[in-house]
Amino acid sequence: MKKKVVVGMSGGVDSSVAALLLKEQGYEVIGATMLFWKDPACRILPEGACGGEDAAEDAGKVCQVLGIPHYVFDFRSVFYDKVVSYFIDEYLQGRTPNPCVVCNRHVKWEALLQKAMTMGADFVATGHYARVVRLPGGRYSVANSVTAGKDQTYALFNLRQDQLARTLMPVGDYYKDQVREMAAKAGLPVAAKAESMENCFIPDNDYAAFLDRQAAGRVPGPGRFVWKDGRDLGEHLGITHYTVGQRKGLGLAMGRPVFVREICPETNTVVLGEGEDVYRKTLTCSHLNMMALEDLPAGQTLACTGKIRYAHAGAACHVTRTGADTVTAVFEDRVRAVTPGQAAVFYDSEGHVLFGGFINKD
RNA sequence: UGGGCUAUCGCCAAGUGGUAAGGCACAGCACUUUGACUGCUGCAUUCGUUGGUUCGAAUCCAACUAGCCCAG
Repeated sequence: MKKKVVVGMSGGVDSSVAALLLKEQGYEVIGATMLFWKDPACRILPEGACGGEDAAEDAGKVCQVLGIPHYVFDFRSVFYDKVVSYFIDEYLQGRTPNPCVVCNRHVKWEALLQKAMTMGADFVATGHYARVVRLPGGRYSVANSVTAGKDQTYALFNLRQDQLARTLMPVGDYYKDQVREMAAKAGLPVAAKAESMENCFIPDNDYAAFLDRQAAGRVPGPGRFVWKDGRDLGEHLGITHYTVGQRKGLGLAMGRPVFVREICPETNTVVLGEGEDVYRKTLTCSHLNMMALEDLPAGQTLACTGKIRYAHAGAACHVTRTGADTVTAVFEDRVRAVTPGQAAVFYDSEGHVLFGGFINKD
C-alpha cells in the first residue's frame, strides 16, 4: 500500500516541487495549505507571503496540475496563540523573537502533523532545503543540504524526535535551479515565483507599528537612549523599535555609527555603544531542544559549531551544561550581536544539528 | 545695548578669491523563511540677510540679524 504524505504547500516553488517529487516517488500525496494570518488592516500580501489567501489559491492550482487533492487548514487561531502572542510577548520583554522557529515547532509540525495523522497520513513534508537524517544511534537530526546556497536547518532546530520521524523534505537533495526547472517542466504555474521573504504576518515589515496595533496599551512608550557609560543621549521611540546590534533607525547623529548594545526593559532604556562593543565571546541559552545529541550531561563540555542567527555562518565554540535547562557557549572568536530571544543552534562537524536553545539575557 | 567671537545640508564639519569634501542621520534598492548586520545609490545651483569690491567670492569689505563669551 502506498504511503500517504501531507505536503505543506505555501504556494511557492519549493513546496510545489516537493509535492511533485513525492508523487513521482510513489507516495499518495495530499496538498495542504495552512492559513496563518489575515490582517484586515492590510489586505495586500506580498508575493510569496505564506499563510495568506492567495497562497491557498496558488497551491490549489498546483495541486490541480499534479492531480492531487488540496486542503486548506485554518490554523489562524493556533498561529495566533503559539506564534503571534509569543512574538508580542518577547518584544515587550525587550527580546527579539524568531517566529519561524516557533511556527515550525508548534504549527507546521504540530497542528499540521496532527491533522495529517487524523487523515491517516504517514508523513508530513515541506519544501525546505534540508535533509532529515537518521543517525546510527537511532536519533533524528537535520542537516543542511549540500546543494543549498543557504541554510534552513537553523529554523528547524526546535523540532522533536517524533516530529522528525514523520518528516520528509524531498527538495533537500536538489539545487534551487533544478527545482525551478522541474517546476517548469511539470507545468507548475509557480515556477517563476519570487522567493518569499521577511515575516509572513507583517507584510509591510513595520514591526513596531504591528505591535502597537496588536498589543495596544501594553507597548512601553518612549524612553532614554543611554551611552554605555551611562550618559544620556536622548529619547527613543520605545524598546519595541530596537534590537541588539542595530545601527539604522536610531535617529541619532553621533558623527559615527553607533549600535544598540543592550535593551533594558526594567528601565525602558536602550544602551548604545561602538561597533566593537557589540561583540561577545559567551552566551547562555535555555529552552533547549536536543536533536542529534541525546543529552549533554551537567558539567560536560562539547566542542562544536554555533550559530546565533539565521544568516550566521557559524563559529567554533565549546558548550557546557550549566543547569537543568541551560547551556553556556564560549566562542573561540567573539561573535557579533548576541541577541536575547534569538535561537542558538549547535552543529557537529558533519553539519547535523546537535541541539539548540533560545539565547538568554545575562 | 561697551569689547570680542561665531554664523556652510536635519546634526557635526572641511573649505581662507576660482566656481560647495567627508561623517552621522534620512530615503530607495540589493541581501534575507525572524529581527539585525552588510553592500550600493540618492541627499546644499548653495554657504544668516542685504549691499559692495572683483573677470570671478562661502571665502575680501560694510551694514544688519542671531547665538556665545568677557566686561562695567
